[in-house]
Amino acid sequence: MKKLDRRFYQRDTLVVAQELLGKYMVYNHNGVDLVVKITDVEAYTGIHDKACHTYGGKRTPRTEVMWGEAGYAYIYLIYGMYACLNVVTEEAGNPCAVLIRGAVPVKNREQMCLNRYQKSYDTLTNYQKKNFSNGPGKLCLALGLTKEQNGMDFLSDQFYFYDSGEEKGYAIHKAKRINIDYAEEAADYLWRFYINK
DNA sequence: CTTGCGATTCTA
DNA sequence: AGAATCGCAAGG
Repeated sequence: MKKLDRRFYQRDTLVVAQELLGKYMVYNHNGVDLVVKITDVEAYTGIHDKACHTYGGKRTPRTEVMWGEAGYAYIYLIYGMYACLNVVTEEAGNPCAVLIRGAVPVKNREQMCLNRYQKSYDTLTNYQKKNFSNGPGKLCLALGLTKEQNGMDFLSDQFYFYDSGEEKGYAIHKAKRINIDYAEEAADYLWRFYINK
C-alpha cells in the first residue's frame, strides 16, 4: 500500500477524480480506522465551472480551503443537515475539488454502521444495506465526518488515501453531475465518474 | 426498480 | 431564499 502524496492531488481535477476511483480512504474516527474504497466521484473545476462553489472567483469563509494547497478536505453542509466531503485539487489559487459521492466499506464496517444507523449491520433491511454509503451525505454519516473536519490534511496519519496496488479490472463510467440544474450548460458536462455497475 | 415530497440550517 | 441530499412511502 502506498499513501497518495501531495503531487497526486496537485494535478488536473478531471484526472485526479478518475484516479481516485478504486483507491482506499482511511479516516481514523475515535481511534478506529474506518476504511472505504472509492466508487463514485464528481469533478468541480473552479472559477469557470458554474456548478462549483468558487464559480466566478467566489471566495468566502466556507470556500477558503479550496483556494489553498491541494490534498486538503473541503467539507460543507448541504440542505441544512448533511455533510459532503471533497478533496481539494490543482495548484493553490486555482480552487478546484473532487466530491466523493460514494464508497464501499472495507474495514470496520460494523463501526460505520453504528455511526449511520445506531445499530448492527445484520439488523439492517436490504434497502439500507444497498444504500449504505452510495451518496455524499450517507458516506459522511457512516464515517462520522462533519464540518468539524473541514480543512484536514490528507497527508496526515488520521486521514489519507492509499493505492492498494491491485489490478484495476473495471471500466470508468461517465455521467452528468447530480443536482446542479442551476448550472446551465455546465449541468451537461460528464464530470461524474463511477465504477461497479 | 422509479418517483415524489418533507426535513432542516448554514450561507451570502 | 436556496442549496453538490436523504429516507420513506407508494406505484409499476
